[in-house]
This record gives sequence, structure tokens and C-alpha cells, in this order.
Amino acid sequence: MFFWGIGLNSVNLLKSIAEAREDLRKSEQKVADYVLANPNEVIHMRIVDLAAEADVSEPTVVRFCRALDYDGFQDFKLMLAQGLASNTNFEQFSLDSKDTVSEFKEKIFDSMIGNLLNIKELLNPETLEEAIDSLANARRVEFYGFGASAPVCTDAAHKFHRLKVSSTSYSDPHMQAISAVSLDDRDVVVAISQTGRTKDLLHTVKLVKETGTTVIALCPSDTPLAELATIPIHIDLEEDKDLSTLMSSRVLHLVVIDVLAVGVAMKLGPGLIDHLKTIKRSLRSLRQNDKRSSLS
Amino acid sequence: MFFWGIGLNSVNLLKSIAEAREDLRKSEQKVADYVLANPNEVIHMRIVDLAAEADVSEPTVVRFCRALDYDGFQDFKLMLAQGLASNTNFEQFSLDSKDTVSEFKEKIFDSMIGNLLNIKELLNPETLEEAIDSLANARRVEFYGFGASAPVCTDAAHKFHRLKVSSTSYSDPHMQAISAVSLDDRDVVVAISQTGRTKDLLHTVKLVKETGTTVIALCPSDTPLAELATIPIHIDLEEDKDLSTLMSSRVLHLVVIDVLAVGVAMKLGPGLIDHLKTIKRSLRSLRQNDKRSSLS
DNA sequence: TTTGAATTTGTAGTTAAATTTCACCTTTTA
DNA sequence: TAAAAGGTGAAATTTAACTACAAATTCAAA
Repeated sequence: MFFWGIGLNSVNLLKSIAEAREDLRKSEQKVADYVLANPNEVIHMRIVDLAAEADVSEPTVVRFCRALDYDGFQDFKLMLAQGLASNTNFEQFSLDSKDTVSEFKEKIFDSMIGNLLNIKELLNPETLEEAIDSLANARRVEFYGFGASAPVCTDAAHKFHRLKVSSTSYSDPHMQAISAVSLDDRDVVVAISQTGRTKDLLHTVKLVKETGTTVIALCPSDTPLAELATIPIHIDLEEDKDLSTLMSSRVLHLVVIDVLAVGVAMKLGPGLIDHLKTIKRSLRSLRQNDKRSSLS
Repeated sequence: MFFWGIGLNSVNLLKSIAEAREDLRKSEQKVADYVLANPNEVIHMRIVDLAAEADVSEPTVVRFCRALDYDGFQDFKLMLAQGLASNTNFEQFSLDSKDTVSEFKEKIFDSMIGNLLNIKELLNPETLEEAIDSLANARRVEFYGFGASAPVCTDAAHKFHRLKVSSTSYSDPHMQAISAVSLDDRDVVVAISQTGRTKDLLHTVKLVKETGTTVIALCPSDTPLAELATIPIHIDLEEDKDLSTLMSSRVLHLVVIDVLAVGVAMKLGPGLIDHLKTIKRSLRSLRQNDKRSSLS
């Protein structure tokens, strides 16, 4: 899977036009302004229409397209169309107290999707591979996290259990410390933090490192935790506009752990993927498929 | 936010071409086949090129476009471009044991994004509004769930705590039962289940209902839990190809709870949104911003 | 302030591409 | 088997994009 040169622009085409606007000639800027204001109309316009609307001549429109490194007007329209479609503004949202339920539902989902798309790109496959290797070979895996990351750890431990990997999660600093000193270089600790700066977590990780245990960290880059970790997996979100960071990072951590878990499952043998399905089936006994009362 | 008529086609344009293929004339089908096989090339092709490649005449290409309800070849290319861009196949994935890390990373993220997009559309704003209303007016909110849903409940309780809503989560059937009978119609229970069929959960919910407590359920539709719930919020995923269901539903539940939490925050007064930010700030004291050791 | 040079903008003409028309061929039905 | 209907492609027409050149504006220097 590779990326076309145009891909980078197309993701945020409108943004890149806005950025390039300053470097354009005056009348080309008029074109840029109109395009930015009415992108959806432009893709169905002819060069003459756009020229008229932007109050410039047709060649100026062509020059505008060329200035943006496109072959011509057609090429530009095509990219604009693609950009608009992909760019269903999975951008950061800012909540407005006047928003309807439907509106902020959209915003929250879109922002979450945007963050997923970003992290997907940012995740380094080599780092993941490294993390998966150490997890697959670990005697024991422990997940440490506090606050909002605590449920993520529980979930992660739960998931690795299913892969027959001996794993636990601790969200209590004392329990972490006690457990930490019992580990050695055959074990792996996964430290999860939204900030990468939680004091207690850093403390535990320092203890763990002294035992030679591998530490995988899920946290933002350039943080004390990332520095400490043996294998830092950087989860960098855009600067926290509103609450999106608060809400997205847990989810991103979960998904990254899903990736790690699948990786481990595939490493330990394809049979394990089936094993997961089997467990899923075995859980059916805990379910009720008809309306018959089943009080224990 | 509204949907253009063309929108519906553009989302899965290739699929709609494939469906329409049968109704086309023979040589138009040749065009359809070529387009389906090489969609990415077609958007940069001229009508003559496509006609040559598909081994038909130019008018046939135009007729093909018209048959699909587009104005002409240009219009069609434009929609195709949009369709391809949006259609970064956020479809269901099926893991292959030969997949590289990079490949299944893509697959997992894309499937998650696809599921988010689906649920976003399926979520009924009226139902959400109803749920938000009852949550905002509740004396006390309890979250019940087992297995993979247990961490979701913990997270949810955590989140509502921040909104100054008295909330707890239980993932122990006995604790649930004990707590359940102490509730009344001023309270709200949120039952979370991937299957909607967990026996213990159904048992608790039945108990709860007898006390007149409102029960919001996050689970698939047409399940016993959904039937029982006062306000069922349907989380319906596509049939579980591979493990995607197992992995996605937790995340979807979390995001839906985010939506509910934001809704409650806005209902209880816009100040609360700021309150969330304040808490975020207060958590900074638990962080370490420099490299100075901070062993407690 | 004025003049000249260079850069930017628009006009008009040219080329190329998409669309439409019409004639011919294929297929189907009586 | 013949006739009619509908599908297909060649050629012509219309339409749109692009290029070369000329006008105008701006900036700099005298």
C-alpha cells in the first residue's frame, strides 16, 4: 500500500490552498478565495464560470491551478472533488452550547474518526513489530495505568488473557510497585497514559526498568514516560481543542492495543485467531437466546 | 446537514455500478467492467482512452454515464473521483495470517472507522435526546456490564463522575443485584452488552425494572436486553466477519457514552463543559513536568 | 515626479475533447 | 425468413480548456 504524491495534498486540500494563498498573485488570490468559499460549487463549474464569479480572466484561473502544482483546471477540479469527499471534515470539533444532539453526535464521531485516521498514519510499523515481538515472547504481561487509562488496562489484560498470555492490569500504585519488583527481563510491562507525565506511573516504570523488564509505553511523544520506555508507541493528538483529546485518547489506546493483540495472536500461531473465535462461542453459554427466564 | 441525492451513490459508487451493471447494454457493461477494474486510472482518462481500453466507441461511454444518471462523462468522472476518495474502503476486514503489521494495522483501523461511520448514521438523535434527558435528571446513575463491557462501564462511571453526576459501575452480578433493588424511579441504569443476551445482566435489569428505574441499554437491536430496556440505544454492527465485532463494539460503546456525557454536560449547563476542562487542569498536579525525581 | 522595466493580467485565437446526430448493423420476433 | 426495433460506431458539431501575445499596472530608479 503506497501513497501517491498527490495524496498528501488531497487530504487537506482546502487547508493547503489557504496556506498557499499568500504566495499567489493578487487576482489568483481572488480565485483562491472563491474556491475556499464555495468549494462544492466549483467542482461543477466551467473555467469561464469560475473566472466570472471570481472576477478574473480565464487564464488567471488556469495560472491559479498551475501555481498549486496541478496540470490544469480539470486536474484541479478532480483533486478538489476528491479532497471534498474524503475531507468530510473529520477535523477537530469545537462544541457549541447551541448544538443539537444530532450536531454534536456528528462532531464527536467525526473527531474520533479524524483522530483514528491521524494515529493510523503516525503509528510506526517497525515499533509495533518490536512491541508485538516482545509481547509474544513474554512470560508475563502487565498493564499499568491510572484514571481514564485504568479501564483501558483492564480491557487490555482481558484481551491478552484470551490469547493465553498471562496478563494482569493494575491501577493502584502500590499494587503496581509490588508487582513491578517481581518481574524480570522475561516479562513485559505496558504503561498507558494520556499525558505521559503521571508521577505514580513514572515511579513504577522506573522500578520496573531496574529489573530489566521491557516497558512498552502508550503515550504522547516527548514526555517523561516516552523517554523511559524501552519501546515507546507515540500517540500524539492534535493540541486539545475542547474535549476531544480527553475523549479520543482512551479509544485510540484501545485500538492500538487491538493491533498489538492481533499481532501477538498471529505470531503465536494462526490457530490463536481461531481460538479467539472459540472463546466467543464458549461465551454463548452465558447468554440467553429465547425469552425463557433464566434466574440462576 | 442534509444529504444530496448523489450522495447516496457516491458513498459506494463502485458498488452501485456493480449493481447497475446487469441493467446495462452489452457494450456498456464492457465500460462498467473496465471502470470497476481500474477506477483509479479512469479518473485521469479522456473519453477516447476509456473507449479504447474498454473496446467500445466514445458515444457508448457517454451512454454508459447517462445510464448511471450522470450528466455526462465529466460529471461521471467527478463523482467517481469523489467516490474513490471517500471510499477508502472503510469496509469490513478479514485478517490474513500472511498480513504484515502495516497491513493489519490498516485493516483494524479502517474497520473501526467504518463501524464508527455506520453507527453514527444509525444512532437515532431522538433516542439519544431521551437518554440524555433521563441521565441529566437522574439522582444517581449506575452502569452495569460484564466481560469486555466491564471496562466500558468503569470508564463511563468515571466520566459521569466528572460531570458531578453521582455514578457507579458494577461488573459483579451480586453487587448489581444488591444495588439494583436500592434504586427507584429517580435513578437511571445503563446496561451495556455486546450481545444483548448476557443472562446475569438480563436478570439484574429485570430486577431494576421492577423498581421503576429507567433502563438505558447499549446493545444490538432485537435482543432480549433491547426489549427490556426503557430506552434502548441500538448498536448494530455488520455480521461479525472475523474479530471486528469483538474489537469494535467496546469502542463504539465508549463513543456513544461520550455523546451521552457531552449531552448531559450541555443540559446541566454550559459551565459543566468548562468544569471538565478544569478537572483536566487539576489533574496536572499529579503530573511531572520536568525530569526531577518525585518518589512519594 | 516621471520614466522605464518587469511583472501581472486580460483578450483573442487555437487546439483538443466531449457530445450529438445519423446511418448502419445486429438481434429479436412474427 | 423478413421486418422492425434497438444498439453501436463514424463523423460532424459544439463546447471548453489552454496558449501566445498584448495591455496594463506596479515598482524602482533617476
